[in-house]
Amino acid sequence: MSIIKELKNELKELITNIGYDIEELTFVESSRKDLGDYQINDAMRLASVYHENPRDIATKIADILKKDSRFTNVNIAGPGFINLTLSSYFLQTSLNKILDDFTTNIDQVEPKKIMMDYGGANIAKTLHVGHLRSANIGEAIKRLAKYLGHEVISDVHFGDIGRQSGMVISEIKRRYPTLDYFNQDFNGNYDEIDFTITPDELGEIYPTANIAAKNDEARMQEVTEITAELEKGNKSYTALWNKIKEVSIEDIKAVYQDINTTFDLYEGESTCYPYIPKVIDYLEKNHYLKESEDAKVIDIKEETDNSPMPPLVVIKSNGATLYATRELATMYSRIERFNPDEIWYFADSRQSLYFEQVFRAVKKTKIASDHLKLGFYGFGTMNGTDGKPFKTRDGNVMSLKELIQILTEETTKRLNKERVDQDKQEETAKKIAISALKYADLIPYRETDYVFDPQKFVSLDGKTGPYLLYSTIRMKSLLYKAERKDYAVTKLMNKSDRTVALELLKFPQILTKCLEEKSLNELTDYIYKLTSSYNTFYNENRILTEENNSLKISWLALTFLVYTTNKKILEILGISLPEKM
RNA sequence: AUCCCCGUAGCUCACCUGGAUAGAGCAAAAGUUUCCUAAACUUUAGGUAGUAGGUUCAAGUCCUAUCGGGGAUACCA
Repeated sequence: MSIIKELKNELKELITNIGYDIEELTFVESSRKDLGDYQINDAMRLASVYHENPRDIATKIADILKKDSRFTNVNIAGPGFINLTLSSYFLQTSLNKILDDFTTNIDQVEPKKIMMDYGGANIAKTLHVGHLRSANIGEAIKRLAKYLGHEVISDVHFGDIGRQSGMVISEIKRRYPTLDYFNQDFNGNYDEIDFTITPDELGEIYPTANIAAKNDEARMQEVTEITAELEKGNKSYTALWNKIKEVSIEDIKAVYQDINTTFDLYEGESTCYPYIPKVIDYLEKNHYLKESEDAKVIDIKEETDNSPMPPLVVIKSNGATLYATRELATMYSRIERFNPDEIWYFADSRQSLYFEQVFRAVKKTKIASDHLKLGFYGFGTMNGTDGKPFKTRDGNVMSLKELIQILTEETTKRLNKERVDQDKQEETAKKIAISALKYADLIPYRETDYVFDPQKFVSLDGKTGPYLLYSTIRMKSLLYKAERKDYAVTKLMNKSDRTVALELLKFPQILTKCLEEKSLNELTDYIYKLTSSYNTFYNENRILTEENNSLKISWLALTFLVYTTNKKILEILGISLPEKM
């Protein structure tokens, strides 16, 4: 258990022992740094419960704390805030404990088996900036959950079926009408047809087809027909679609890899197809499906609803399945194959009603047992500086590849060409660019809509990924130059070095909070604070030439701890650390 | 029309379960390099938290109303 959590528990017990029953102690960083490191805010609340003067209660608590050698300067302020300062001895002992075993600065969770669904890439569509949030947040939460002790299975859940397949095939038919896929008389093996397409062309095909179909009813009709044929298992279309999938998946995977996002499963919506008849049969037999307006639906209204809750359409009036059908079947298959304790979905907030419907439906129909915990974690929309969804000049959403390219050009310009080996320069510039991209994306709270301004990245100064990489690399370089490993905290100046020490102890609470919230904003904020507190300290002191040995090994220890913590955080955030920059 | 989210410094965002004097970065102004990587550091300036009520010892945070912006609302995904 982490040092602060342990301390909090002990304080709670101390307060209970003097007769105040307390549910959860408020032991937090003091908002008045002039009065103490931490504050206890419970005297005011206890006062109303026990009908006593809050200052009297605060005095009683403070009197005990004053006898505790772990604290100095225990004081009461305002209506009954108790401020306390950690003693130098306690602070040093705590840091040495972490030096000895880094896991003493982590609070493990009760392990659960969790399936995570994030990414949201669609086959044959270019990965664009709108996909960043799902990938970045999902990936980081996955890494965090694993780090704190959960077992996690992640699935990209490709959008690999549906209208876009019809769109793309119809467009290919126009561009390459002589292909055997479209030859009625062809009787060879469809899988052996010689046809390849570049990811770039593929990326441009869907938007073209989309516009064409929107403006032409006959074309849209064709798209619908092809989609239906494909779903029924039409051999030529299936073979062509598989080919497209292959090209597209390879391309998508490469971009995901660039932003350090990987999945345990690269399944798609179509993976659940074998389960669809089973699920529909199950729903029919147990009378969960209702005919409504020619479609078959699951009614999911509840008495307590104060707003309209539309039923979930499972089978369309034309007999076809749709997204929701595949969602139910996917859930069914996931439960059958992996039996998770929880399933977490990460997608745009606009899908929240839809997921509410799906969750209700699977619970009502017992596809999911009552024990299975389902979570939808929505995130805000990424907008351009005009407040509308991010676009490039020609009206298309900017692709991730393009964005990474632009950023890499900027970081290349600023690269220290003398320090970084020639053969590492390209790779390093790209890593720095991606750190800027990922870090900036993870700063806002998950649910906040945010404005994505490419101009913001051009400077690469201040609270950015490159700042963190630069600072962390500098720490590493310093440790290397020190040429010793006998780190131990035996003496601090109690100036900027103390601020760094206090920051280090906050790490475990931040991790716990981020996992609960499924948002990384506090972690991005924390690594910045920790790093900038270290940089202040670094600028005030000359560590390597410090003559007092106790001070020197203490400062090196501090450097090592910040470096280790930063490395861990960057790893969680999915940001890779270059050797030099 | 109903429901959900947002409104905080010029811009982009924070503020933990209600807690003391609302914080960062960018942009603006000034300064720091014979010395461990200056993508750094220090300092200044910038605020009636959309508006109006209410609850509370205490409200940016909770409740109500209202204005403004965005989103969702059965056969798209």
